[in-house]
Amino acid sequence: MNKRSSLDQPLYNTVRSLILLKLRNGEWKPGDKIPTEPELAKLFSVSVGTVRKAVEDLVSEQVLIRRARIGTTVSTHEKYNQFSTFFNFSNRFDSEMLIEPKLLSFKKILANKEIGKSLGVKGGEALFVIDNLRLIDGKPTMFDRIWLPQRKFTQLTQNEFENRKGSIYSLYQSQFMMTIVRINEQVEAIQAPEFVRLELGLKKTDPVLKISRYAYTYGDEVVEYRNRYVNTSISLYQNEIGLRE
Amino acid sequence: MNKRSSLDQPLYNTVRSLILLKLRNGEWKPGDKIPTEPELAKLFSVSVGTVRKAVEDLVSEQVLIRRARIGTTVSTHEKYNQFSTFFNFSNRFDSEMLIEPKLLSFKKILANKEIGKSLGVKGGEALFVIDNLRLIDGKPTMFDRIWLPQRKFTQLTQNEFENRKGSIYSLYQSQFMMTIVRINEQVEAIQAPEFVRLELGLKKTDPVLKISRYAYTYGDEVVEYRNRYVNTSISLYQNEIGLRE
DNA sequence: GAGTGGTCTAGACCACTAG
DNA sequence: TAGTGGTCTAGACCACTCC
Repeated sequence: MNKRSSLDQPLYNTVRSLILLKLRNGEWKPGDKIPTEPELAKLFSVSVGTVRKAVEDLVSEQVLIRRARIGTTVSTHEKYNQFSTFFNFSNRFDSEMLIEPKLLSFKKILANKEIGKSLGVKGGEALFVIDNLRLIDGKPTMFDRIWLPQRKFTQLTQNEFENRKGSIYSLYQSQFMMTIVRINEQVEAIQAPEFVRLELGLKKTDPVLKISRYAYTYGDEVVEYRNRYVNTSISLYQNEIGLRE
Repeated sequence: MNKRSSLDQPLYNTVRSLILLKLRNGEWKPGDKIPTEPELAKLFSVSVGTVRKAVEDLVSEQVLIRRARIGTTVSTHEKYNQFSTFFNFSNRFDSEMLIEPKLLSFKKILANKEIGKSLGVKGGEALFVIDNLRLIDGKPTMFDRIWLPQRKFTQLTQNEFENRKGSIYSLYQSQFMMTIVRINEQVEAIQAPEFVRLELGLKKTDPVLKISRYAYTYGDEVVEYRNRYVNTSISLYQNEIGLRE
């Protein structure tokens, strides 16, 4: 392939899409080593430079991991990898935090109109609702209420959720082939609702951070919706934008 | 330059630093067109490909703007450019917002220990403290208290601040050669302090979002510290992380 | 028509890992 | 020692802008 016709998208975007397709299909699975760059170039009939551009983009999007002299692998949600990017909290002393999860409840419900809209499912469809508490350095700090479409997580059990190894997104990935690749959050300050107050040990007028998060897998498909309530006198939400020199 | 000695940093990082140096020195100013890629290649004695890599990095960091067939220019904080990246608020309907600033007070003070530490200056050094309100769609929504080291903003007057064209960062840039290239924020939920309550029209127990922001220029130098208080029943803080397909 | 950044190719050497 | 991604070069054509 020596040229491209005008009005086409760049060739490396096509290559990028082809790689994403293989990931979506499960042809290359999380943790797998994908073919080397010369192999990919041959496979897609483009030059190595073009493959490299496509892979670079996917690396910067944290879908792939490139390691010199070892190879390129598909990202997983296992501990210690870059998917902790999705957890941007720190304590007030910039020190390490001990985080312990505690499952509060695990139920099946039918979607009402509002939640259905958030998850892109019809009202009346079956959902899981999971209440999950996190203790930071021993103190109950973060309350998560998570909604999942049952259709995408068939056979998920309370036991499986509670006794997962690693993060929640790691569970989605290893058991349901659902890799979370993007999140979108809206942050606001509210007075803690009662069900949160009780768990976090707060008074009626105490403010909490409320984070409404949509989590997406490949193809911009919403997989999870969650409301997170945080006692920010213990743990702060961090954000950084711009140049790092 | 055909090879690089081992243990060196990559050549394109060197080129990137050389470009940043010219920006820091003011040799290329915000809004300027910088030399073309072949010219840069000649200037730094590297190949065009290496220059392109360095420029690509600076573009993704929003320091430079590349436009095909026109040239590469230095970012400015003017309206409508990408530095609105630093303003991640939306209203609750995802519609356009009308934002009007209103200066509340403009004072000179001496740094106490705490603020001094935040700004990297000694206690007792002269600072500006500026209280600035923002009305969104006519409603007072956002209260900013801004600290600036007077040393870096000599001759800044209330009149100049109040009658600036464009954003505050645009003022820093055009009048003081201070380009903000990175911000770091800590977000928490608190009960509005009285001076905020009065301006935002809130009750004593109403929660607000508090955002503590450090703003940096080239060389990782803190230029501004501000505390922002937001009534999130009007305007939400947005954040997005990960893959965009 | 000259010049620009956008895209793409082809091929080189490097440092290091794995076997 | 073979193979990998990391880096770097040289040069090509493209679509479009500006003069």
